[in-house]
Amino acid sequence: MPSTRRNSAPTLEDVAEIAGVSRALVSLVMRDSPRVSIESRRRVTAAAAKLGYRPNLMARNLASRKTMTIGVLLNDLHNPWFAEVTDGIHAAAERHGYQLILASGRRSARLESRAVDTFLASRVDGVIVAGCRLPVARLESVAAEVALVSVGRAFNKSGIGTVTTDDADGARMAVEHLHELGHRRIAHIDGGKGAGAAPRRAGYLRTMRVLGLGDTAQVITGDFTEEAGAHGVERLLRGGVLPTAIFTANDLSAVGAIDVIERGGLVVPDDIAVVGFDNTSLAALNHIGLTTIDQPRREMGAVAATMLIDAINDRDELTAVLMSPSLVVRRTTARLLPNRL
Amino acid sequence: MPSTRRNSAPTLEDVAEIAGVSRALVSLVMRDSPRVSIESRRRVTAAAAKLGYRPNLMARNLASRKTMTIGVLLNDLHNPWFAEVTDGIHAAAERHGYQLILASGRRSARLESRAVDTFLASRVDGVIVAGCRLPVARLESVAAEVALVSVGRAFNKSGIGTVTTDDADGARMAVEHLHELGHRRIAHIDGGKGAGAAPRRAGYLRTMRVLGLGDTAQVITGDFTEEAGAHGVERLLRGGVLPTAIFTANDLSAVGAIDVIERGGLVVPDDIAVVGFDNTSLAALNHIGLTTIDQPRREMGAVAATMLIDAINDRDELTAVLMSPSLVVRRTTARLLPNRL
DNA sequence: TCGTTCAGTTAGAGCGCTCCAACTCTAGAC
DNA sequence: GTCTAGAGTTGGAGCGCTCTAACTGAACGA
Repeated sequence: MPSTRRNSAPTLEDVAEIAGVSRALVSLVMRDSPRVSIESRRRVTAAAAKLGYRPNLMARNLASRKTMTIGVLLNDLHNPWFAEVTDGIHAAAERHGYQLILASGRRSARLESRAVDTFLASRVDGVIVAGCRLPVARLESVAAEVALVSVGRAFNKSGIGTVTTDDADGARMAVEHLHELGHRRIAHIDGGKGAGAAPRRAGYLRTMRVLGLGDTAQVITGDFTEEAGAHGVERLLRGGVLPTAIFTANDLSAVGAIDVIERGGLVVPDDIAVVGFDNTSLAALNHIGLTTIDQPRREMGAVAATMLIDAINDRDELTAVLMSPSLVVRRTTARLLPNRL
Repeated sequence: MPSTRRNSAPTLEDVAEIAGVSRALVSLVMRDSPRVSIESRRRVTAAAAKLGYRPNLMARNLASRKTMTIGVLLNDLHNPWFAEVTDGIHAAAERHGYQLILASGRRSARLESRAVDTFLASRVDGVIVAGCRLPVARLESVAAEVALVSVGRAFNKSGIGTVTTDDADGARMAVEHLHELGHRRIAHIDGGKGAGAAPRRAGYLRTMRVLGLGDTAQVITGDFTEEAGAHGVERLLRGGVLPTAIFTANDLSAVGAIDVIERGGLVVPDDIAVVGFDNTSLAALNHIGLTTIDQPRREMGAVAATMLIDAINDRDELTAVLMSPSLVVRRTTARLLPNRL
């Protein structure tokens, strides 16, 4: 037999016997109840330490009918955006004594659905889904069983809490920034059907119109990937008159766009300026130095967790929270050179 | 009352009553037992569907004394390396019917310790720690309770499974690659005390010696961050004679190094070639195009999970597995120009 | 006819904990 | 001396499930 692991952990009963008290008392000590005498507490603690006792969470949760845990479903572990949102969730949950169990949907709605099933089967007290791809109907049925908050994707269904960035306003900031730098021909490589893509595109189009640039607005279809950014620029290069600036749906696409621009012998930002979206760690790399729209990701996570916990404890309703984006200027945007007017 | 959620989920008993059978039979149906008649199965399934019944995992695990879940402790969600290892773990675990619960240590040994406590309290069947910072003694005590495999950090303690890349050999590949391109003055910006840093540094030094370059070997202390790469190059630039190539402890440091090299008016790879380590998605970005040493991260995760599951089922012992790295040549290395000999 | 077999089903005893009501003391009030 | 209050402790029921052993009844062979 390869294993030398013990096959049965000590239980409350074992501790009670050694300490010479009842099971109930041990349970009280384990839960830090104030109404236990110093002496009893000492003896129980000593017995527990001696045995290496550790309360069985499943038994505890089963008996107490609550788990004090939140299930967090992350759509894609590979995207730093999720790590940052999770940091915020973690911090808020910890403050309220809640634990987290994470699951990765690995970009697949099917896997996301399975992960949510596991959460429900584990009777988590609440669920947070980040960048989730599940159909609204499914989420509604989940929300019927457990408190649910979505981060990064909005629903105008009641019963589902929502924390998103004002994507349209972020797009406005990007376009206005470029406009102030003198740019007039500003193209947008969008995020297709991805979460948040629609309002970013709409914000771009609206702002272009407001600035009187409606007729030079140009949307290239993308999908939030590096390749999408690259292909988008290739298409622009093949097309007629080049834009002097490009606003992409996210940072990753911006990096792909910059790459193709530079390979085409053009210079960023002098020939073409580029603005991304998200302000992921990628954008902050000095080597890239991307001007982008920041989302308060940590804060979004914290707000989502706090709202969820309040709802779990019936202190508050689940609502829709809209966070404010902000412009982060780095080195991929600059004033339009006079000769390019 | 803000909540409209039902406060008590249906149980086995409810289903049994509606279906007109015993609790035990419902249990058998839920676990897909073959010895249930078609008719009973139909009735139970219908009753369960009608009630929206979902087995309570805690009760199930408590009664069956196993959880079929593996706790996965990730040191840092922000590093894509962990996402890729997790993909491999996920795939293997799924194949064997195991579920995963993830936890993030957020680069802190204290939080890692807490996460492991939660795993143990949840009575997971096994634990995988990736890039873990916990002291050996702690891990040994964990291993005494539950099957444990470490990915990315080696232990020569028995009782702990280990899956690592041959870091020293990877370093050798990096140095030999540069050597073949004509480079002789090759510096190394290391990873300090981080996991894997020591063997990479040793491999670098050894290979330099073997190639007869022992006296030009130069190690700059770093810590696996972008800044470390940047500062390392700054120090080199201030120092005497510049190396023609730099081998960094990981990709992130390489990016920091490249940035400072280029700001100094030098060209990569013509003036200074750069080789990273890990082959994270960062290295693969076209805009960066980093030559690096690949670790088979997905496979490492899969191997770790498979080994763990075999150990859980007493089919096999936990062992130490060493994976082979490989060289990935991109655009940050090139043949040394004649004028730089 | 009477076992025997076997597929299908079931009762009941836990799993390790929490929760509740009830119990035992001791100390203080009268 | 009796009563009350409250601190500290306890037994027992029960959370929702699995598991074991035993049961039922139809089918079969002798």
